[in-house]
Amino acid sequence: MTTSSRPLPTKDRLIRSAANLFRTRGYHGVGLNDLLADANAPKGSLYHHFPQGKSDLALAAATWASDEMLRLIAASFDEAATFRDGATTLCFKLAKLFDLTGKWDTCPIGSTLFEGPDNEGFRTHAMHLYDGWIAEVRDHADRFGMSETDGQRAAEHLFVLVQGGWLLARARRSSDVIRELPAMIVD
Amino acid sequence: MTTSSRPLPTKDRLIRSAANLFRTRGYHGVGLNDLLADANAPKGSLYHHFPQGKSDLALAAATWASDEMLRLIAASFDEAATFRDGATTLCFKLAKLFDLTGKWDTCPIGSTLFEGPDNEGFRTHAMHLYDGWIAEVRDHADRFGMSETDGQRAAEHLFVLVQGGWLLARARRSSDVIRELPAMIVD
DNA sequence: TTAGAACTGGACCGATTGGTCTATTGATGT
DNA sequence: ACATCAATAGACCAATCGGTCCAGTTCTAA
Repeated sequence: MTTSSRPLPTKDRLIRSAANLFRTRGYHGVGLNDLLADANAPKGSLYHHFPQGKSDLALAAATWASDEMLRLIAASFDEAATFRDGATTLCFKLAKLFDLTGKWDTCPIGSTLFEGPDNEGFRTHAMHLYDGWIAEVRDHADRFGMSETDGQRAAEHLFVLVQGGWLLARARRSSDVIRELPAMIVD
Repeated sequence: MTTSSRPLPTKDRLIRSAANLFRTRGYHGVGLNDLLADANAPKGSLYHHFPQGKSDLALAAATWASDEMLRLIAASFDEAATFRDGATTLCFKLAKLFDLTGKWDTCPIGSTLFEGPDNEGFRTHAMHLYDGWIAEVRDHADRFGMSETDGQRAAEHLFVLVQGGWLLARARRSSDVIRELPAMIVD
């Protein structure tokens, strides 16, 4: 088991295990057997809760992981005095998360949906989730009085930095890259 | 066959096919059968040229793809008047490449080595290849008279932007994101 | 208490996986 | 012409893949 305190219902345990495993080994890298063993669930339960099987579960796992990210964004910007403060806090929180997850995991959306089957649904779902992140950041930019286009641009910029920085951190096996990301933000 | 004009020797056809297929479906997403059909080669040839099989071929494919990227970087910066010019040219070349490869392919290093087996060799190889890209850009920065630390920072910054921007472009299915990357560079 | 739905458990399936092995072909130097 | 070795061709293999199916068990509402 990856984390999963026991009293969680089976469906949630499946989602969490899927998100965690896909994040480290990618959609095709995780077999149903590994997944079920990790979630401590039998095969019947999987196909009861997710009739379409693995692909169905992957969508749910990606959505769940995305919601976690939205919460992280909100937590970072809610207490911030300026946009830059919020962005900096987010980067530090992500750096800490990076260290926790073994310095090798990747963005759960990308590993789950981008490497998945040639499914058109996967691709559009990924786009919606990412746009959700950007929209969340943009809303906070609005709150700080930025113009609509400036806010959108700042949000996309932060997204690009975080994704690219995370990848470099993974290659270097060090979260320092992520912590230095705020210095790259244009004012 | 993905591209591959015929007269190419079998070994090179295998490498090209592997790089192309891994780039779109990831290491685990490509079976040997698909791969061999794409390269138009029998199984015996694969294990003759790459005794360790799939993993061996993956390393070779990643290296080949990385060399292509190094050439792209060199072509962009060689004729440039300033560092920013070189970076801008690189982004435009990448945007064109993005459109060519069907707006869905990803960084061949990442898809091949990051999603691969839990092999330590894969990870360090990925790091070396990425550092090669950054070193190449840093050398050009030196050429433009930037200090060593400034050059390193600028190179890493460009790497982060390109990787993050490529991901967003993939989600949006549009190369525009990549073309607008140069505006994010700090002076 | 009991009927019925929700859920679990796991045996089982055909297809495909990465990999092995041997027979054969092609090229090259003598 | 022959010997040698690199390369090709593909039959074959155990293991694993994602998925199906149904007999049990547990939960819930009447």
